Amino acid sequence: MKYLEKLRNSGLRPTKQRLQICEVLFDTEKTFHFTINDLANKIKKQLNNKISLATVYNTVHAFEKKGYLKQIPINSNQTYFDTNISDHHHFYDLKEEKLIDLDNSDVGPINILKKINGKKIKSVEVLVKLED
Amino acid sequence: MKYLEKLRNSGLRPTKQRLQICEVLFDTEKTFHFTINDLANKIKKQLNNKISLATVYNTVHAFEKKGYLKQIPINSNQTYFDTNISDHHHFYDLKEEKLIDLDNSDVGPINILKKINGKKIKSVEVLVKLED
DNA sequence: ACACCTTTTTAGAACCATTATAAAGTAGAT
DNA sequence: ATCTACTTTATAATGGTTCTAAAAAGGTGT
Repeated sequence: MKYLEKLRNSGLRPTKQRLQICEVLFDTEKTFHFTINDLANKIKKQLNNKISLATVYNTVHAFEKKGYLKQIPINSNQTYFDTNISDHHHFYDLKEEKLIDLDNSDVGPINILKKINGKKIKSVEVLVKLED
Repeated sequence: MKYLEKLRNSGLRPTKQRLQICEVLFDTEKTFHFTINDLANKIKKQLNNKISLATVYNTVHAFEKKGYLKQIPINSNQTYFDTNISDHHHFYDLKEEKLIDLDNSDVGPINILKKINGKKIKSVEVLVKLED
């Protein structure tokens, strides 16, 4: 089973439901953005199987904690996740309410000059809002 | 009344409640970050007066739409606003769950190389997550 | 000051994403 | 197969935000 490692590392047993979630999340060329609801619907349609929301929430959060998924910092009523865990950024099209990936190489190097006493930088995320 | 302009521009009449919200938001040297609840509590404590949540929400959103307040893009169960509307960024201390301003001058110039067809850049916001 | 009409405030209900719960089901070890 | 701990599930609870409709306040003309 190709997802065993991700599940094990996240402290999750490989159950049928979790493997199906993995299939939808990770068995694809392209990375994508999603909300919990998006994901639950995708599973239902793509695998013709309903997984309870609680399970989806738990699994997604376990993956997020281990870095197999990333939360996208944006103000919305729903939380957006990204299967693209490489260091990158986002456009947010305000009109269409859609996220677009922005590779690190498409943003000049970012140098944070200010230091905070006793703290390390964990991540630097850029959100570029777009209008017409 | 010193807040007339902000209220007028936001399409709001200068009522007692709205002027009190202005007082707490804008009558201070330092800018600050807040949630709607923070603000309602601050008004209650500072002015010894309770303003209904609905009014606070309406007024804050009207100011935000006109650019007198900024939403801070961050994943949280509550929405964070900033009275600092200058072009700037944020640290987010994950442990303390606290936001810290990061001046534009403390971040090297950011150059977005990728262009999106027919869209203009409205804002570029950087969130720097901090850990111990 | 008064009457009239519009806007605003308010308390509470509604909404909805997320989290908690607890009972039934499943996995893995022995 | 049995036992125990972990999982799934439907459903309830939570909590921030939005909606509602009735009461209050503002603005205007007389």
